Amino acid sequence: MTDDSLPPLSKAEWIVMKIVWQLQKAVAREVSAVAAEENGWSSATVKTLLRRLVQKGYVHTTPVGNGFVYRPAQSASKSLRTAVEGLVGGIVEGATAPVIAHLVRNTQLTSADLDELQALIDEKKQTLEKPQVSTPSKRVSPKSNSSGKRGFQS
Amino acid sequence: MTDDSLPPLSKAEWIVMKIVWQLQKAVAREVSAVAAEENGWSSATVKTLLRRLVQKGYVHTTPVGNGFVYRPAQSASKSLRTAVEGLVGGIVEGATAPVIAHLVRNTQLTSADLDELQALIDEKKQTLEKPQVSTPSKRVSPKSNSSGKRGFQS
DNA sequence: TCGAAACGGGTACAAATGTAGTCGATTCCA
DNA sequence: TGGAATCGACTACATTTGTACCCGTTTCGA
Repeated sequence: MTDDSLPPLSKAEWIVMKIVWQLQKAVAREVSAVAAEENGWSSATVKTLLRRLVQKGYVHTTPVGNGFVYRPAQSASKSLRTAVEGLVGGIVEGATAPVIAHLVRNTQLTSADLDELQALIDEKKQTLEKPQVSTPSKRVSPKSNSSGKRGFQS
Repeated sequence: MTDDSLPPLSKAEWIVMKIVWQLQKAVAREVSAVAAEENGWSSATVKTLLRRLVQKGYVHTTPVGNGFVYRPAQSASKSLRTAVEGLVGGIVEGATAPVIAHLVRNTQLTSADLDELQALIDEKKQTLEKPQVSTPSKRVSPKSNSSGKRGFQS
């Protein structure tokens, strides 16, 4: 848990991180090349970002030759999770499900991934079955509810 | 496509939006109260954010009495989806699955949601069993990747 | 009816972020 | 071995974001 509460990534930093995660291990020029191609950034820009990333603890360097080899110091999925959590956190209930669906639909998943998801869903379903069951449970329409955790609204 | 490509939300704006989504409909003072409680923001700050949100098209106002009633002009899930997509897009494969799992685990889902997810997963599994022939799906190479997120489904 | 309180809008300004030039040191190739 | 190419650090500056004051207007209590 050392590398857990890293400072948040800015947008540009996130983009560079994606490249680093992609390459897993690269010298500045390589990262630069990708960034230049995809974003039209000058190598100076990328180097600044890379430096900030190192400062923030997202990227680890190993000296080699004149410069460094850069590699991610935190996994993509962990960072992604944190970032997504930040977005989702405290959001109105019901908004997250469609996003999950969207992600499932548009992500390339292995069958192992799918199996795990399935297991998770089964688990969830069982949890759902025991709470109060009396209501006809018409699916709520997107707007009708708004009580949430914050009740004060007339 | 009217309300689709709205400019991205900054962090503070996102926080205020969450409140607006939560309340669904509120005057400035109400939003302010929540924001003050949760973030310690002055009402002036919230008002600025609210105004920028209106400008960006995320919030719709209706004049009432001295001021306005604010309400979301775009759904939480749509905005969320866009935001999450921005994060995930182009990220190294394999990083998204754990995030999806995490979301499923930590989100309150209705059984309808779970059913839908299940269906999606089944569908996916079938797709996996008969891969389409035209896409060699080379291992990611640093550059030249840009096929995009358009994961086509049947 | 008058003035205090509240409201929203404009304005202001500091901090963070995005973007990049420059420079001395190092490395590599001819 | 000398010079071109790189490298990372430092610096610079425009833009965006975060944060809030002030002010004219509306509302409401006395």
